[in-house]
Amino acid sequence: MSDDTESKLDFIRQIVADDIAAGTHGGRVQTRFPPEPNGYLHIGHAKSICLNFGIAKEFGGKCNLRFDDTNPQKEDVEYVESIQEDIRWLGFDWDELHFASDYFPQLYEWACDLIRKGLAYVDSQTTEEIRAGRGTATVPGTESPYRSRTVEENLDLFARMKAGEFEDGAHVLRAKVDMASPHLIMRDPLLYRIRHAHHHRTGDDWCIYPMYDYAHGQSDSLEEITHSICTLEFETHRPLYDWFIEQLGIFKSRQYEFARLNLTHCLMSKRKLLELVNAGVVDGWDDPRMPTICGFRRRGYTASSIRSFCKEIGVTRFNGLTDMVVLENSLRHELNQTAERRMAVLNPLKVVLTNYPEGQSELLDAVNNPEDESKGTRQVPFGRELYIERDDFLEDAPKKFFRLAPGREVRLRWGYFIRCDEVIKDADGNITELHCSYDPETKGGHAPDGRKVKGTIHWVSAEHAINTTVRLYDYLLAVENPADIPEGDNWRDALNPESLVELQDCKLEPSLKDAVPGEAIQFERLGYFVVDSKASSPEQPVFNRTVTLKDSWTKKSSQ
RNA sequence: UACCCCAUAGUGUAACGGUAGCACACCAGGUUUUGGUCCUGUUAGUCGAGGUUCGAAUCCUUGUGGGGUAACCA
Repeated sequence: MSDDTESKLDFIRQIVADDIAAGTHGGRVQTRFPPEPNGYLHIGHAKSICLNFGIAKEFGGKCNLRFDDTNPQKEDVEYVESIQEDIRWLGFDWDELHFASDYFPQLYEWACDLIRKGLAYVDSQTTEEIRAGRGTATVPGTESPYRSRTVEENLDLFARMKAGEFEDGAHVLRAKVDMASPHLIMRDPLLYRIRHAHHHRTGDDWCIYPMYDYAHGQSDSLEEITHSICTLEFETHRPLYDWFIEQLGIFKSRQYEFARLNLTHCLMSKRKLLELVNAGVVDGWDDPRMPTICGFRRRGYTASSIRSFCKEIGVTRFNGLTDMVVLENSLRHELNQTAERRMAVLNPLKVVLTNYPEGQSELLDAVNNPEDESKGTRQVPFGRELYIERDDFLEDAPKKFFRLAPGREVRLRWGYFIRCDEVIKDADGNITELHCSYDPETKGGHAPDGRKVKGTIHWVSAEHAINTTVRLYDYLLAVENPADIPEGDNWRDALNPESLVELQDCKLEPSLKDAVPGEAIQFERLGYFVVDSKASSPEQPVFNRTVTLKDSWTKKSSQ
């Protein structure tokens, strides 16, 4: 984050910089992050958060958190709380905390002003009639028969809407703009609807609730937001955003739009994510496969890797698709420097060192992080019986296979060279264990005679191993581009059936008993793992695989 | 077939009328007690057609392609 000033300004930061240079708003910069509390924040929101809070930080401005809570039927305090937690976890804090619902009285007054100016009216058509009257993209709308009600009548009706005299849907308040406008949004947009619903903050104070378009811009204006940054789908709302500000004669906030984040293999619709949660397809909003902030957190992602990812992808108006590997790489890049190394065998194959004394064991020194000498070393127990990865042995190995095979020698990481002498099988021909011999002269992994081995494999002492569960996560979505999923009820067919593979009886080196949730650990040669915050107990940690290490061998061998 | 927006290597992004760069991916080497990391190198791009200009990725026109907008959601 220290090289912010060196990087090129994206188009929004350029606008901010230009405004400061021109003295607009006296050089003041005020942004806001405006989530609706109807779901958990996801990685797409992280992009917006980094943008809004980042701009405030970089330009000496301020950024508010404002909940756009104008739809009581979908919103909940659970979301209000999780959103705040996630923003803080990402490393940001707001200057002021607001709720659009705090502005309901002011918004109501302004609506009355619009009525008095002849710019708003109560429409008593049904939903269907209103929709039909809006026309289509190519056909102009038709004016509502209620459009010419008098100011007095409108004022009276609107007051009675507020007073609760009418059923849901009986009336709405609409702006009087232009039913023939080529901008659909300007064809007398709705300002208020009647909803006899309990609001998570205002309780039963209101039974009329403002629509997004009417609430959002005015909330910006009330907070004197200088740069109101939102995603591209609100672009067509900008004429209306400006219209309200103009007609009301209030502080002129300006709206700027950028392209939302699309990630390969990631569902980014709150509605669909909610469906996954409700259907029990995933283990809650924080399931490690979810693209939510809390999901990534539980998965083992760091806040700083998400921040650097957001910086790397930039901010434009181009609607693209970012490859998930960019996010993965930003995490690998960080964790390579910071994560301590440990050894863990996920698919164990027993190895007996026939020439190692029975009942004996010893401690071997292992480097904690080759990228960071200050992390020091630890001691790993070694004995006659070990586990190695099944993938690290091949009975009929090709020449370029550097690992263990009959008659071949391999290095045990931080240990000895071993040679495979005998393959033991059960009645069905399955390999049950290997009998190997170790070379006592090669302790630590060096041969005094200078002979080389190409391969180094990880291992865990059978006697000392932690026996536990490890969860391997993969993309939740089998298809690469979420936009390719057809709309409809069958979209869940696009899910990856192997997004979670749970392995039992994994063998971990004993020092791993001290691992705590949130601490990233590299299992050597396998990937980065983290203790699951929910499934673990002090006696038995359960690990989540955050991301694999890059692997050029499986790629090469599968060709 | 209305209105608005967008188009630069495979992907994402720079170049503000003056040498088309960067990152990731890919491919090929090197180092290596992680087939990781790191280092070196290679491949690869301005959507098409006109116009303005000494000079266009950049400005204009137009075509093509992609996206958004027609919820009493945000």
